[in-house]
Amino acid sequence: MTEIEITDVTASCGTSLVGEPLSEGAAEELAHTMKALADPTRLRLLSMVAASAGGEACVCDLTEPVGLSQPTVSHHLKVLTEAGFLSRTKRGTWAYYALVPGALDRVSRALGAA
Amino acid sequence: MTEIEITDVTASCGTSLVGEPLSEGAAEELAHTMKALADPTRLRLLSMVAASAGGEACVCDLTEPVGLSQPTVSHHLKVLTEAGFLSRTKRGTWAYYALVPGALDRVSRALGAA
DNA sequence: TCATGACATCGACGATAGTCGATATTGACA
DNA sequence: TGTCAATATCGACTATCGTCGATGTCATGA
Repeated sequence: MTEIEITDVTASCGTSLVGEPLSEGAAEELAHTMKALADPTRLRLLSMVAASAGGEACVCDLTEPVGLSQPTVSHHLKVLTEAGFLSRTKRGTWAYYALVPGALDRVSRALGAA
Repeated sequence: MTEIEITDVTASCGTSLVGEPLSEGAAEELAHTMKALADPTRLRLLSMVAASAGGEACVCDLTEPVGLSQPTVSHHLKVLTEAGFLSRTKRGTWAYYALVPGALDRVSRALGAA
């Protein structure tokens, strides 16, 4: 296991791009968070989870629509989870992913939105 | 010159992550925009430009603070400019970069912020 | 207990991105 | 015209990322 560092999106709470110059550390954290969103597949997965009935979806529901292999989808969901955008709940054999409330809003605010 | 494609941030206006599932094209565009922000150096450059007197800064002002070579800084500024976050104005030998008003806000809204 | 199905992890590969030094370009000025 | 300074572009190298097939893990159910 290689150092799971959950640079949670909550870490970038309070920092704002347009206020004063970002410190090296704050920039690193925010960039790490943004990197999780800087992939078309992950953006689609995120929106598909958000649009799912009950606000959650399992891997098997997402694999076919995005047209990628199961390991790849599982990898992307892990990235989104470690970045603090998704939560994972295991019920039986299935793993259900759901949006973490407020996670995207925190990024919005970090970008300097009013 | 290799295909300058200015996937301007204005392109992702109107699309929202949390509404309905993102189309493949919309996800690609938004990811391209986010990718420009998913680098610590570029985030620092963006915030430094925003915090500069007069709202603009030249390359020579930014090179030393970020601790990277001039070509590298120039490269990052180009990425930010092509993504629609910065504007470039050349006066004499100097190139002044400034924030494009509303560019960051559009990304905020695309993320689903109210 | 064994087989099956859902998901995670591993190892590898090609593609892309960040960085640099060297060089080209352009404007200012003597 | 020639030199100098600020910036952009080029080519190369390294690191990281997205993707896959193969395999491991674990819960279900016959």
